[in-house]
Amino acid sequence: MKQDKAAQRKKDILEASFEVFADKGYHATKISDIAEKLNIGHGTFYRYFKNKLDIFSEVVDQLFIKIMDGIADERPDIATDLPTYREQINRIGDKMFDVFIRDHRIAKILFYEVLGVHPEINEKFERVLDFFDKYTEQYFVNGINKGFLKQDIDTLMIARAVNALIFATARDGVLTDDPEAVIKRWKKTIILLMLDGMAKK
Amino acid sequence: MKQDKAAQRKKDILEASFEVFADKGYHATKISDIAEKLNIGHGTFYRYFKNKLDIFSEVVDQLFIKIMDGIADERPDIATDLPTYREQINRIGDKMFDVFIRDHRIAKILFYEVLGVHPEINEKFERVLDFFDKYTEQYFVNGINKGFLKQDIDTLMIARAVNALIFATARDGVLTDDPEAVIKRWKKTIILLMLDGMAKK
Amino acid sequence: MKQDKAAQRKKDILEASFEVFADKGYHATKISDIAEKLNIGHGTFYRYFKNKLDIFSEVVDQLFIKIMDGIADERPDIATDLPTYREQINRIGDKMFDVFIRDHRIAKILFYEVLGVHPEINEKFERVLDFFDKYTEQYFVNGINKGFLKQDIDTLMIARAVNALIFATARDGVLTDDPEAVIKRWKKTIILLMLDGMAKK
Amino acid sequence: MKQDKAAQRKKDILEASFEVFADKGYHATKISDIAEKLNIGHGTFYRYFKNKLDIFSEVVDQLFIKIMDGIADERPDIATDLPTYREQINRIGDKMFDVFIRDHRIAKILFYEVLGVHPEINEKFERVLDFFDKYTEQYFVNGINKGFLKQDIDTLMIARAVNALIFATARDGVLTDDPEAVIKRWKKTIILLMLDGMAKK
DNA sequence: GATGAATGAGCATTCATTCAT
DNA sequence: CATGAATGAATGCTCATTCAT
Repeated sequence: MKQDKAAQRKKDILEASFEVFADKGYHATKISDIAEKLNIGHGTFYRYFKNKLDIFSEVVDQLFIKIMDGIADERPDIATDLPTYREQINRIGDKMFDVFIRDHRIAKILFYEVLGVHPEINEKFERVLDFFDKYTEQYFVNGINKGFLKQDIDTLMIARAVNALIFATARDGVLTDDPEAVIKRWKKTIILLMLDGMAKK
Repeated sequence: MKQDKAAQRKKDILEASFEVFADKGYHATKISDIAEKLNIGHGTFYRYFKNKLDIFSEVVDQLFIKIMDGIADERPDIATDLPTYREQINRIGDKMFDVFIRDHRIAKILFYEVLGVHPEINEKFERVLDFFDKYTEQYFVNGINKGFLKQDIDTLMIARAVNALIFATARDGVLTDDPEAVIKRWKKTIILLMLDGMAKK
Repeated sequence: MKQDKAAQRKKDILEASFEVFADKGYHATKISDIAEKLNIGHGTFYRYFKNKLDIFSEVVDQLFIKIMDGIADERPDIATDLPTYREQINRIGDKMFDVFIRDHRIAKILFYEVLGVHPEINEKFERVLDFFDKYTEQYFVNGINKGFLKQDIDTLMIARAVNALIFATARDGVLTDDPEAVIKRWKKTIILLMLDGMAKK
Repeated sequence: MKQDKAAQRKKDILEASFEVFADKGYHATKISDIAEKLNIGHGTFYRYFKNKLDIFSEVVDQLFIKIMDGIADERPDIATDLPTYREQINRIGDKMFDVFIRDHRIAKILFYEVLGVHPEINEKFERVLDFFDKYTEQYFVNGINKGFLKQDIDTLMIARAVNALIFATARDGVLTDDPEAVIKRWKKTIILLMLDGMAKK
């Protein structure tokens, strides 16, 4: 019970911090801003987090978890031919972009605040990118195995490229007034590049 | 003459700031760090720049200029068929990545420091991206006009996508020990995606 | 019974505080350090002591009591001639230094922490010194009465001087690796000064 | 010129700190207290001293210098017989006690504040005591050489003992309303102990 | 123009103490 | 009685900016 309450409060602080960091950015955020948002003493903050960097680090962790949750139930190896593959790509796109569109704060922090705060956070960011790269790569490995993708492609690089495009999409979707439309164009473009290329046959 | 000297000093401060911002990041950079690097009084700084944000803004401007200079002599409309187009893409890639690789500070500031400092800088960043998008788009428009690219492609989106890939490449090239090799893989990947796609014919 | 338990807990807190104050000093000691040492809640502390200064004050009291206990069974008026007096001085020295050597924390607090914390504590320190002075004085009064010390000595000043030497000895004995040896030298020196002086006859 | 002014200001801050530390003690002294005393911004303080401990350390240095200055022109080897030796001891006593009596702050800091602030300061204190011990020892070495002190005395221990008595005197002189009288009694006592002892011949 | 001494707003963090449970 | 979560006063320190020289 006690523990639940403490866990809840930690969660609350995390959530409030998420909000404030997204709104003001790391450096402009004061611990007292976070405390005020919750109507708690700012000393209370320090019962749950070691310091400002500590909570930012946890906020970033949460952020990564939220993104991953968005694609968690998709398996890289289920597509068996090009048409089902196309569908799966579409589906993943929808899920992922949904995460960013539904909560703009995620993209705000991810693209505008995470880098440059502290080397440790930068490293964490790189590690997550690596993880994404490897995850995405599985889809291409599967495509090769199933025989509907070219045999000689550089799967890791392709994965990185595709992830770069996905993040660019998310970034863009957040900035616009009509994210649905923007994302639709991006998805079409990404799939075009991935599967067919622009060259006239 | 007098004016030249003042202009030179402003340039010196700009260059030193570029160095320090790349090294320490915006928030960790002190005006006195910049002044010390030049062996001038830090009060002098304020005779040439309004404040810290002002100079960072100018540093970012310089940074964009340097990048654009790297591709300045390439014209979007000279390729006449797919083979010369391929060559041109390769050439642009070499030039641009060369900018980032030769001066790591550019990528350091661009990818790690620019965003999150101030809304005004963020906007500037967006504007430059837009400019790049439009510039890159010309190559695809040309490809369509010359008939070696598909007619119905969304040129602006493709441009954005390709730029996203270029920046990802630059980012990656800066982090690695063997940028040449990394860039080679990226270039191959980008061209594969752009022209041919991964789908087996 | 209940009362015994409470008294015991108070004693425990006192003992733990003694330990921590000696180890870290007054200002560096946190109430929570003391509580942790006893595995009790730090709120509990306040059921037994008014505040931090209060317990330090009591610790200092304990400290004085411990010192006095060390010499408690020695009576100032038993020596009847110079040889037995010499023996008594030796005995007192042994007893007192034993207190400091056996428990370094006593000297640590007494010489390094007591002064400068609070005027009230300083005063207490002075009062105890006064008490010691008067106690020591009795030995000289006795020596005069018994006729083996000079008649015209300033007994109180001599007492203060001797106490100063005793404390210097204790201080020194705690800092050294071989307290036995150090104390032996001090004792010889003190007795030389007290009884014979350095002047060649 | 510039340098003189800066040196002067540093001196001023040092002097003001000396005052405040003596008055309030180390922990109760705020940097802003010092700054206010001089009507300067508290940021200015940090142009001249690294931090609070830094200035306290320098204050303590000054304090030691002041004490040593008080006895600087006395040479340990000039006494040639017991009467001139007696005179010299008297003279040194007068000089040293004068230092403490004229400026109570010296004794206040030395006896009430120096210890327990920081291990580094404690060590400095010990080093100075050692220096004093060795200095004082020279007087006894001289006395032996000249033949008016006993040959077999433990000069270092005697020196320590005498210094302990000197400090006790200083301590006492500061606390009293009539320091002249107190010091007179102490001096008489110290000389009695040093030269003749209390034992009736 | 150049300088750098002076300034003080601004903020993270600590910890003794309280009090609801 | 015991607890420990909550509190916020209190303070050291930094650094962008100003301005007298």
